[in-house]
Amino acid sequence: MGVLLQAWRSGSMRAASDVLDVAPSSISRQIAQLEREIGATLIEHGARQLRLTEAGYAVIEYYRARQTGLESLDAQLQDLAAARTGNVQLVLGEGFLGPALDDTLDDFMLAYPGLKLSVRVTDTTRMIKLLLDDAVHFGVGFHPASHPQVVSLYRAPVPLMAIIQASHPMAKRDSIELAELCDQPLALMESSFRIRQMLDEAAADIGRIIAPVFTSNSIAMLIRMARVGHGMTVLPEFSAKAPLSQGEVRAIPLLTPRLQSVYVHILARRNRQMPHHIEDLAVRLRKGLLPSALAPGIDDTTPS
Amino acid sequence: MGVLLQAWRSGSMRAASDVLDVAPSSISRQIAQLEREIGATLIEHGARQLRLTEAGYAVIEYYRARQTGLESLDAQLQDLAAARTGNVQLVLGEGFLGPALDDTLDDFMLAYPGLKLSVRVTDTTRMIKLLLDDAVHFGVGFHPASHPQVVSLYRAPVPLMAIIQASHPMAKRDSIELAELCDQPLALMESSFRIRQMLDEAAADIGRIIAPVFTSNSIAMLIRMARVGHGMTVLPEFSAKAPLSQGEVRAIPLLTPRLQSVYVHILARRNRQMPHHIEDLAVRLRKGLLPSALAPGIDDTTPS
DNA sequence: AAAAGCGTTGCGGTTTTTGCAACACGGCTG
DNA sequence: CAGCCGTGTTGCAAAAACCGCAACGCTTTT
Repeated sequence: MGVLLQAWRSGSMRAASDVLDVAPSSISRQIAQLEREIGATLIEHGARQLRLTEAGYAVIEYYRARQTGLESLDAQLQDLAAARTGNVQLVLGEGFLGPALDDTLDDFMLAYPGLKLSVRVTDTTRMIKLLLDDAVHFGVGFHPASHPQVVSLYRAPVPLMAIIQASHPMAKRDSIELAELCDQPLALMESSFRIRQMLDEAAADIGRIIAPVFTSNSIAMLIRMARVGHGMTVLPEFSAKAPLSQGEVRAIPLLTPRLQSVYVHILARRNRQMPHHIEDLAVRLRKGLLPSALAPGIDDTTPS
Repeated sequence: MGVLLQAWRSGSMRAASDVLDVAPSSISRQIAQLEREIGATLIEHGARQLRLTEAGYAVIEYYRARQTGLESLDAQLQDLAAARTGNVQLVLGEGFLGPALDDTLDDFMLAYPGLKLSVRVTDTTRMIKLLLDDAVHFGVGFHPASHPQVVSLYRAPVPLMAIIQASHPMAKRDSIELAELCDQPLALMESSFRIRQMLDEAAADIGRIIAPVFTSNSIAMLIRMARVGHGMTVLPEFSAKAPLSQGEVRAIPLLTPRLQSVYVHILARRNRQMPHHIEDLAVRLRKGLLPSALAPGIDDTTPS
């Protein structure tokens, strides 16, 4: 088709052969084959200057539209390669919402303008499902339930803390035992949250059960309960950063070793290779959210 | 690109190979080459079900648009083949305007709906130029000035008549000599018209000159002059059909042999092959306008 | 009447494409 | 954890498509 257009522009096949730097016979053949495929004559034979039939005009019109479409595709691909467009989908636990995340995402979106970012907040169970369905590029969550197809890109220890009202009798303590915790009124998340699951397991270890007086899937709600003294809650320190800095609540380490070696992971589907910009976002999140992260590496999350 | 789309639809390269009936290796190679040409990975390697990258989606989106465009082209070409669309351009001398032409064109346009028809009315000189420039498919005119590149598809003898007011003293005559004509007041067309040229030549043959009292490029105007008696004019009989049938004027044969053997031609550029529907129009015009036409054949118009 | 330009066609050599088979890798099942 | 099934990939040889060269027929031009 390109040769047809060039032949028409040049006025003759031979002139086109000069421009395209191919033999005239090749041009003649290509046009002849095109005519055979289409089943209609494209050029008016026997005219001193090459003339196109109506069908010929229709063909080159189609071809030119095709070319502009291709140029548009090229531009789109170039944008894609430069990550000036595209989609990044990530999912995280609510505990990670806060200034650190905001700053990281702000910087990222500034570095990659035109890139569409989608952030979803759910509990750990749903996070695994989203990762398995490839509905999301990666997720940030607590020590997730193991799954053979989900791997951890990075991990950082984030000890769980008891979050207590500042005026609470135990607020000045240096540490709290899990057993003591079970005796206190608690405000905890639902059991689809991995933190809650770990608390339940640890309590079962010492023959106790967790019976919170308040349950919610909103971390902000839990912190509020702790702040006004309706019950203590359990969270990583950074999840309650704002009220902590205002002195309204205090964070007391939980002595139980099992709850001290809790890790936060950046999770992805196994063997899924990311575009550069998405990997870059993972690195930024590690630096911003997990400053104490271990050296990057694929740590399988199938211990338990 | 087609294989990429099919692979995506089928979910795997092998399934696509089944559908397309080619070896899986071919599909793998084609996609790999496409990736090499584009410079970006199109499919996410290492996923149980074949997944496309953003670039991959962009490519198949382009391809599908390309396909719909091609379908539209095919439909257009099919219309063209059936002559349901297209252009027909013809040129004719003004003498041919009339009911016969109208009926012919009406039938033709009814037979080929959607076909665009362009009719141009000029004198013989311009008609030749239009034919040479390929600006028109064919023309209908009087015995044209010869040109090596213009040939006659059909021809029909149309004796020239003197058109005279019914009340004129000579109106009852059976014939008129050219010499008599020169003595009468005449209303004739400009000398760019072939009829006028032939009259001038015939007059020169007998040592006379034509000196019309009225000159115009409008045949209707000439007839009107004859009807009201300002002068007689010279035309083929059918050019004055309407006023003749109303009895306002009469047509008297001109005895001069040279003017009795005048032919009307359907003219086209030499070696120009027409689409079927255009040739059909030529045939229809022959039947409608030249009922006494000679058998079709390429008569060269280079006698003199 | 000759010369120049055009498109077309036969033929060889080269490049590209294809299918078959074997291979390497990941995912599922017992 | 091993084994099996399915996947995509790679060598290699055969087939097809393509290209350039040269010659031919045809039309237009001088």
